[in-house]
Amino acid sequence: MARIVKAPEERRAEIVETADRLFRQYGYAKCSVEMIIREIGVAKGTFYYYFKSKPDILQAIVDKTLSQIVEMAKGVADEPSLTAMQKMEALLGNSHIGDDNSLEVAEMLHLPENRELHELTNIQTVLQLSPILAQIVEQGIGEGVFEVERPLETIQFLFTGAQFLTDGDMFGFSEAEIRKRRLVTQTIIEKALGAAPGSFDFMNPIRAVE
Amino acid sequence: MARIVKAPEERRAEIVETADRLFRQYGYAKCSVEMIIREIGVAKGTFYYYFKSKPDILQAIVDKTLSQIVEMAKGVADEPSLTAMQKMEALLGNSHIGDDNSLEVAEMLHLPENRELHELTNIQTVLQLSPILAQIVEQGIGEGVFEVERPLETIQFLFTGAQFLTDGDMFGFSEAEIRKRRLVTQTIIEKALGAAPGSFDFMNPIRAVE
DNA sequence: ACTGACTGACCGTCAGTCAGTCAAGTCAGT
DNA sequence: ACTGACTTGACTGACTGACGGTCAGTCAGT
Repeated sequence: MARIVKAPEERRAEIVETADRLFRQYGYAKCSVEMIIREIGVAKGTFYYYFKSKPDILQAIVDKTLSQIVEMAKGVADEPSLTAMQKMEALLGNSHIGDDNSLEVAEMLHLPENRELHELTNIQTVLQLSPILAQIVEQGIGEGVFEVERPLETIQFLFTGAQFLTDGDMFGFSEAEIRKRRLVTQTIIEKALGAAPGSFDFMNPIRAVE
Repeated sequence: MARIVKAPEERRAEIVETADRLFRQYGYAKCSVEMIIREIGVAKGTFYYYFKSKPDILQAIVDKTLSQIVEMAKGVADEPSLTAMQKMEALLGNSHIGDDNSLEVAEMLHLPENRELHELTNIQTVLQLSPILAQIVEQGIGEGVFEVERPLETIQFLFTGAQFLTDGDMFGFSEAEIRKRRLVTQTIIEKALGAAPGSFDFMNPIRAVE
């Protein structure tokens, strides 16, 4: 095949992006290295020139995705003009439907066939995002809207628990089920953070009657 | 090789037990069907006579392990002489260190190489155990020790969140870390269920000073 | 004679290897 | 400045070993 040489960073990025797309589409296990290189049009060796194994590129994808999310969250957390509650809404609200990938990422990550991607990202998300959220909670304590003793660990617990929302998708639960779960999640968050009931209403845009 | 015929249930159980042991020891992915059958001394075909695929036997192991746990929990939940709090202590307390496998299972399940077993069991545990716990919560509401609106979904959330305790093991967190996490877990459970502070003290046998 | 538990050679696929190719850059000699 | 030998490192693709899975056939018990 015609030999096309590219700048290493460009080639690496090309492989990561293609693998990312195919892993999400077909699932990690069902997507062979062969598929990835055929899609790009490079040889097997090129893949292993840049990545030492298949799990290795999975880790690279997770790192990349996560650093984007973390950066976004840091931007919000460090914004001095916002109150703690406003920051919570910005990060947890369903408002940001428009911004291309933050929602899509969450959705695709939870396709049933993506268990490897799913759990790896979940654990890392909890560990890396929690300190940022905890910082906002500290701010909220100062503002008198929250009351918790151990913000970091509390956030970690809540983050982990919130997975039961998304895990539900994997079993194809009904709309009503999901809505109930979202309401309960809101209630527990409010109780755990010592926030006023209803202060996290932005998580449940249209309150259902029952 | 010498042909040894056994009763189907016996052979099936033999394969499940061996696979269970080897999966826990080496991890699901790193343990080949070849290893399992060599250990037992049967042919490849025997394995596929009883199980239609490798994931299939994984499911069988999860089902077996889970049904043991569920049965135990049901036994406690249906005991008419116990209060709701006593049942909670029986199921969540660290008292049952002696009973051979409930703790060991939990420990081995959380080895890093056992992700497949880990997540499959986690999800199934949450789904199957939650109704039983929820029933106890209902009883507790009647006894005036709990106050929650949606016991089932609340328990599901708490169960999922409690994984952050065990997931911590995978990263080798320190004793102090684990203890902090356990305290926070207790606090959130009490708040979420509307139980009196300290009523779940059995989760943290020796209260640390700080 | 018949059933069904059991065998093991065989297949396709996949992750990973490696000896070698090729393009582009470097630089000494003219 | 130009040329051509030399070096570097991106890239190739045939190959290997191991794996999950199949199936035509064998044998023990009834």
